[in-house]
Amino acid sequence: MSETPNLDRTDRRILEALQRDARLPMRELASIAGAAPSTCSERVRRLESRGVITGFHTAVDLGALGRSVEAMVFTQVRPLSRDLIDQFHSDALAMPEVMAVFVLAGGDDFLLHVGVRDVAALHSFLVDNLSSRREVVQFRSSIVYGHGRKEALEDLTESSR
Amino acid sequence: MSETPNLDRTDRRILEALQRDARLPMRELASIAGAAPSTCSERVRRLESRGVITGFHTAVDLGALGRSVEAMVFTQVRPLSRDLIDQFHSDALAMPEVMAVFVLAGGDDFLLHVGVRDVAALHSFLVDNLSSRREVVQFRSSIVYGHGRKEALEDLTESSR
DNA sequence: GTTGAAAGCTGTTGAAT
DNA sequence: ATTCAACAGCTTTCAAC
Repeated sequence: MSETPNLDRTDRRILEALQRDARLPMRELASIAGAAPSTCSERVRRLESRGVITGFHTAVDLGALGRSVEAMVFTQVRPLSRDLIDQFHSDALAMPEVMAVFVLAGGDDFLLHVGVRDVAALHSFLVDNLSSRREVVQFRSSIVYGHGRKEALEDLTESSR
Repeated sequence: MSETPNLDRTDRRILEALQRDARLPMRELASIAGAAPSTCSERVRRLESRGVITGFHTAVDLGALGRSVEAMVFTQVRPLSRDLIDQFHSDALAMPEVMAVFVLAGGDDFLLHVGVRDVAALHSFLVDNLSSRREVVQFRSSIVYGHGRKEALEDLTESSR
């Protein structure tokens, strides 16, 4: 969204802290960022309006949501037109089992991150929702045994070093 | 974490709303969930202590963090021992470019979700951080052209239907 | 752009149901 | 376990630098 965000040290500290805890009180955030609470409040609001901060989300345990089995489904669709890609993208994301969709270049066309109740539900999903679609030429699924997500992404911009 | 979370309608409404906006005021959350603000407050706290809510996070635009290029890197490591898997998992997650790590079954062993400045940086990462490692037998990378994440994951438990 | 103090609002606490 | 009302604490506003 933003081309030259030009984040300064304060912004980067705010973003790092807020990625770890979106509900961090302004007072604490201020002491971490090294600024006054009112300044932080203003900074956060500007980061939102600039499109740097895109949202505040709550992470939920997948097991608690009846999604103990996770899998990555690599999918090829044909013909590879813009319309078909967009259509499949939104269709896939609308499926209850699909948690995220990635459009890839080379090899497979899509990567679907799915979360389901058990292996039987995964099989049902593959057979009923993917095999049945005419545009789906091929797919292959891998069970996810574990995953790790970085708590806070650092700014890799040169100027920030 | 929790085996029988047994989420009721109120819990599910709270989780859905909070996944979309972790900073939703208790008053609004209460009206959405159909309960008193104090009840919501208690519910949220219990969901946290039960391990259903695992965190509150802020989403940041990848371009703003100097990560305009995203890629999925499928990696095979050998020998496939528990120790080596755990080691590579934590090593990979410690790399600045790596945003998430998935341990897969079948085909490839790992899937690395990376975010870098440009294609040159991706190449550097592959050559310097992966090729150079002795345990890495093979890898293949796909540029991510786009992605979509579900705003709120619904509960797929039978009893919740 | 930043700060400090006042104002307004929000979240939580406790007694009662 | 939930609710209402009062409190305490916070965030935000605004004038000043």
